[in-house]
Amino acid sequence: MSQILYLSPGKREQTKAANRVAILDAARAVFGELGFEAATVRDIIRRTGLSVGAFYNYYRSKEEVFDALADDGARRFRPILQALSAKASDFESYLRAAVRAYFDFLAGEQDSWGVDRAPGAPLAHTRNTPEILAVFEEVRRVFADVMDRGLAPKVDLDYLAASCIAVAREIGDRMLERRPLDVEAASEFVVRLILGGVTALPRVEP
Amino acid sequence: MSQILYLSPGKREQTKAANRVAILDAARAVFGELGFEAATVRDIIRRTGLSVGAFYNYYRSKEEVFDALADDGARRFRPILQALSAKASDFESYLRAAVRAYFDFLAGEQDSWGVDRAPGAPLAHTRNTPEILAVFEEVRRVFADVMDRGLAPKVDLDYLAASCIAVAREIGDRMLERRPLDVEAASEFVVRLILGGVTALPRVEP
Amino acid sequence: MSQILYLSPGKREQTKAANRVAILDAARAVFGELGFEAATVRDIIRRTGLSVGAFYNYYRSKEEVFDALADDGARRFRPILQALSAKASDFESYLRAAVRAYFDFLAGEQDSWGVDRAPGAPLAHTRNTPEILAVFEEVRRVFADVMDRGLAPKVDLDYLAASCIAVAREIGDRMLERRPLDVEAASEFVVRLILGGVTALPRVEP
Amino acid sequence: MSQILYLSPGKREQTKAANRVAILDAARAVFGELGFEAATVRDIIRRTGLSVGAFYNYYRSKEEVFDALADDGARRFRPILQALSAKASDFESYLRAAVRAYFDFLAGEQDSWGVDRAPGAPLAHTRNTPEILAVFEEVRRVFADVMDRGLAPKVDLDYLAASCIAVAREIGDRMLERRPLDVEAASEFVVRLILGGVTALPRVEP
DNA sequence: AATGAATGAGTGTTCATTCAT
DNA sequence: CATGAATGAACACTCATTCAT
Repeated sequence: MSQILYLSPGKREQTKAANRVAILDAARAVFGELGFEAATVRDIIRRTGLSVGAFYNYYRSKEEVFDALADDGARRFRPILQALSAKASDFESYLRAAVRAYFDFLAGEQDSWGVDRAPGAPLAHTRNTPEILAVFEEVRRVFADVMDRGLAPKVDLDYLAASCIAVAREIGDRMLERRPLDVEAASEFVVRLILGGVTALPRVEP
Repeated sequence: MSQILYLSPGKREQTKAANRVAILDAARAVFGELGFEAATVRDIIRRTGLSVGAFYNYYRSKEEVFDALADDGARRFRPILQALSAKASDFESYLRAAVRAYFDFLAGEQDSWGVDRAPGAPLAHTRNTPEILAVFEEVRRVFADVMDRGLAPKVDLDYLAASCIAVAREIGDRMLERRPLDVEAASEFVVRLILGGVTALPRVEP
Repeated sequence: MSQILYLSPGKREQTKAANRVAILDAARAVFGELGFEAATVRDIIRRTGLSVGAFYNYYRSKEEVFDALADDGARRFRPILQALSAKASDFESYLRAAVRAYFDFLAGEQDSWGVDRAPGAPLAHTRNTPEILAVFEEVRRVFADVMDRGLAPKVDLDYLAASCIAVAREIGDRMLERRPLDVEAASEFVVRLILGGVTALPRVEP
Repeated sequence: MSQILYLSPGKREQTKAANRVAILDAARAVFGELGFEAATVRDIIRRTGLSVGAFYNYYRSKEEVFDALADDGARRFRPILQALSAKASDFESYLRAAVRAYFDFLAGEQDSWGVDRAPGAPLAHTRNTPEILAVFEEVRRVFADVMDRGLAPKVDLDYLAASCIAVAREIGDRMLERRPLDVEAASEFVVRLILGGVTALPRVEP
């Protein structure tokens, strides 16, 4: 006489969650390959086997998935970075840990969604998955904090942070394209480049 | 009743060439502001005073102007870079000259077409002018050549080239956003960072 | 864990009837504010707290509720009108009673569901509640009957009925927009206009 | 050497004008049959043989054709009405002339675009072509003016104007549906009804 | 019965490209 | 060659309706 509502932990909730993730994954791939403008909602849902309508059951617009992607990335990477920042005693160890964490994150991502961006694609009129953007934002923040705490020489903070991020991003991308995948070598490269560079940089007023 | 478009038989060729250039300039500006996808052919021709039809007399498609832009950029920058490469006796002087040339190029471009890309644009759905892409391609090539000629230590060439380009690109962008524009400071930053970094990099087998 | 929706076996039928009415009431409001096309099934059920699915348990389509609304209106108004018609001894008294009844009905409806149709709506894309339409149909029928029974001069019956209905409808609408609401004045206006007009109308062969 | 522009009075301009009108006519018919909401841009262009794109070459939106229709109607009817109003010496002659003009206008319109609204159509969820609305607006204005000049008794102006318009509209519609078309009879009916009615109406303070 | 996610045809609108003039 | 109207595939998004739970 009760329980006519099928509110049970049920398959319903499960498929809902699964679909949400499926759309997010598909969007990640499509935005990564095509960029925001060129990607179409149909491109995204085609990969999920769902219908156009279903897309709009989960996200209110193309823009919203894009943003959700950024949130997702930030949410997953932020804790890792913050833990690192908390226990860092000097610049080198922080940098090494952070780069390593980022590259591991990247390698992990790659496994979870097959990057099949056609190699000869028209020069990727964009890169910058929102997810990656969010991660960078996070890195920049923590990085600024480390400098503030005096764990690194006083150089042009903005330029340095931007450079680190640019290098990590670029080398990260290339690392993913090399076989076998060598996270260790890639992060060592980045860390040494930055560390060596920082010592040579012009100092600025504190 | 007269409607003289072609002032004299001789001017005909001139007009043609001028239109080609006009379209290219307009396209540069529009792609820069809006990105490839969001830019429309009408946006481009509106700035030239020509008609849609005329556009297709000069270029077969929107994609073709985009590519032409890349070619144009490369064509203009390549000689400069090659001259540099030819007279470079060591890595440092080459790097300094190249970075400086690139930054000057950037500063020059900025003047020639008003950068009014809305600063708070929704997460850079734009980016990557074909011209800039071409310049990078060029830098990479010359850079590899310099390494080949033994003017720089044997490190991971690909990673290093990619890193230099990434840093130059990133710092270049930020340089353009700072007031006053300080090309000297920006290039000094990049050069020292790279140079210092290179000495710290792990050597590899030739 | 209990989730009691049907408090007792007996209430079941009551709930069903109540839902039917709830949907009808919501539909009346929504169609009134938005018009048939612009109104969505979701707009309707949102006001009832029911689910989309429930809607289709009670009515087979959006169109069906619309029609049901008309039936409902007619069903409620018909007895009133017929009683009037039965005891009418002359045209004037019938007309006065009918108009008055209609305006009272209108005034009553207005109270029962808040008329918040935006006053400056873009040229009344709305209009014609099915209910009102049905009422008119009813009036026309009785009206023809009255004429048949010789209680009014032989004029162009169709034109006259149509005119009366048009005037009543129009003045009824305007009456509702005036403050204070003056049902008496409005019906007096209509009755006198029609009565005065009828005497001046050209007679036709029976 | 000149005149390469094909600017001649040319077929170009002609077809453009013709298309504009064709779209307007099609829109008139479609909006009349379906109402604004239910009518689709595709319904409209289907009747013209043009393409969807062409529609948007002539009007910026569905809403814009709708408005254009109103403008068109007003533009054509206003002069007629104003001339009438200028030479009217008393209420009766003005009313007769105006009603007659409106009915003639209606009859003329009917010829120019075949009214094939399916007889059993779902109760025309709207009526009110924008064109008709505009004409009414005009009538109302002139009407108020006539009253102001003391050519008619001081009765409830708003109610009276609204009633006249409602009757004219309703009888106009029905007139169009009768065979043979009898404009004379229809306008006589309206004029006498109103005139007779006015004398019976309650007077108001001036 | 009740629920609400899934479906997909359909909507208004844009835009690269073609083509008659 | 220039012109700009015509074309129609495509897009983001909506919504009536169905159906598994």
